[in-house]
Amino acid sequence: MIDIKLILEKPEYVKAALAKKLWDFDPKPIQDLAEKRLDLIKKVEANKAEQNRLSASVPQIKKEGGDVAPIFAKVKALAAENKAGEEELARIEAELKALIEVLPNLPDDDLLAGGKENNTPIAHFGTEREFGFKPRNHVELCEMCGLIDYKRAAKISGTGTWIYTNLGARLEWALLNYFIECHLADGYEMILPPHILNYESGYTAGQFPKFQEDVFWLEGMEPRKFILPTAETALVNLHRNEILSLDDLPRKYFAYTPCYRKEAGSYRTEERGMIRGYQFNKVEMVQYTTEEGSDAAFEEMVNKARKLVEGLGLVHQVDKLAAGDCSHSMARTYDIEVWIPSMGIYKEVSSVSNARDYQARRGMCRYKGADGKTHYCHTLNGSGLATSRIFPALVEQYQQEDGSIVVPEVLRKYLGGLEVIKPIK
RNA sequence: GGAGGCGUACCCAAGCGGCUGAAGGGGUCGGUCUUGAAAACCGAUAGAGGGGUUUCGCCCCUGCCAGAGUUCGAAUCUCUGCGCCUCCGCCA
Repeated sequence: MIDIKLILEKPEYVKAALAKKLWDFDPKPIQDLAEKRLDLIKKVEANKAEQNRLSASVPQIKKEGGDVAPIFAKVKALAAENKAGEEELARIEAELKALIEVLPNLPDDDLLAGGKENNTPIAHFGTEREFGFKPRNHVELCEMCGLIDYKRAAKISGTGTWIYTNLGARLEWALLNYFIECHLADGYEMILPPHILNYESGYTAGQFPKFQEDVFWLEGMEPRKFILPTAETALVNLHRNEILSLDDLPRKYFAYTPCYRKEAGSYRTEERGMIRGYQFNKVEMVQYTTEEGSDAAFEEMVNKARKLVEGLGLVHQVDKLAAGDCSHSMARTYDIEVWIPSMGIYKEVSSVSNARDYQARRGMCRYKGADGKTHYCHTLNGSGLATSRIFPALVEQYQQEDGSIVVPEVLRKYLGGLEVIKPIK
């Protein structure tokens, strides 16, 4: 949520910043409502003070044997007036909130305006391998080596799903263990959150009200619940409605969860396999920081995500997203993209973002600063990492001419020392 | 799933219609005493949100889980929701 004070004080700045996110913002309705709100508050509060005074005088008057009937009549009239005023105020505030809560986060000043086409690669790692033979795509490789069973997945579930089988399951689990071990080594606290969350959690994360249709809602639960689309949704709600102390910050968390997404629209043929499905595994990092600490935390998290990919020996790049390509709630996003040889492109395996105080404002997550005042926390999140892209990249980048796959060094200890996964057909 | 109970500050807890922004205890912080510490004693300790303010000191509104209601007046009475606890049923 954008600070309403900022909108009122610097409407032109907010308009320009949101324009970079390709969002056409008109501050006028908000300004008008805010003015109305203030006038009403002054009126209603003066009235209430009067009502309170009169009410409080009742015991004294009774004691003196005076007539309280006129006071009762007067206060009753005032109360009715105040109730109407408060209802009007509630209406205005709800309207105001509705206007503000749908606004995306302001992008950082240094971001380029516009969408995807203006993303800037800022770093590249590794050299794209010359295969010397015709490389296979990951679907073919996974089937050859018996890592993934798409057919039976369709039988027991439907399209957009897959089954990790045998060494595939173990490779997947090895990746997750490798990530977890690295995060623990970096002092992040491990969390296993519930996968079923309430509306407030989606609201705080910034997914609701705008993107309610993008998640899976559970039937038969009241109040309604949805299944998390990313562990971020759970993690950025851990300290909702809390006031943390300065020594609590920064807080560094990570969680492994499957992520459940509707991903509206049909799959392109190039995205067959496990590039995009209804469910994928991800380890997610989240940090809560002070206002001053969030830039450093962002750098740290980008680096961590990068290191994980580097540790696997995969060719990848870092992309600084243009304002319009950053997600709704984020002020800044860097993507780590890994090379997928069969597609000839780089695919996102991690998205590291700084929400600044956008989510904290929605969830009233604050801390007591050195100045003794309460400030909103900054929240940051980043995948560390999503396996559904890493897995294809890994099998494709490490494939041999005969269809076997070399296991990256760092994963071998989780696979009983296995060095090469051989085709079974 | 069924029955009952509870939700007051950092923690425990009193209050059950006006004198309660809220007793008491613990904790924490500061002080006295002490070579130092403990003990004892003294003092401080309701956060938060929203308004106002030529005196920046304060003042007003909201606020006892949340929301609605009854009342001139609600922590206190009523309803709804949420959460927690106990018992029964079911179950990994």
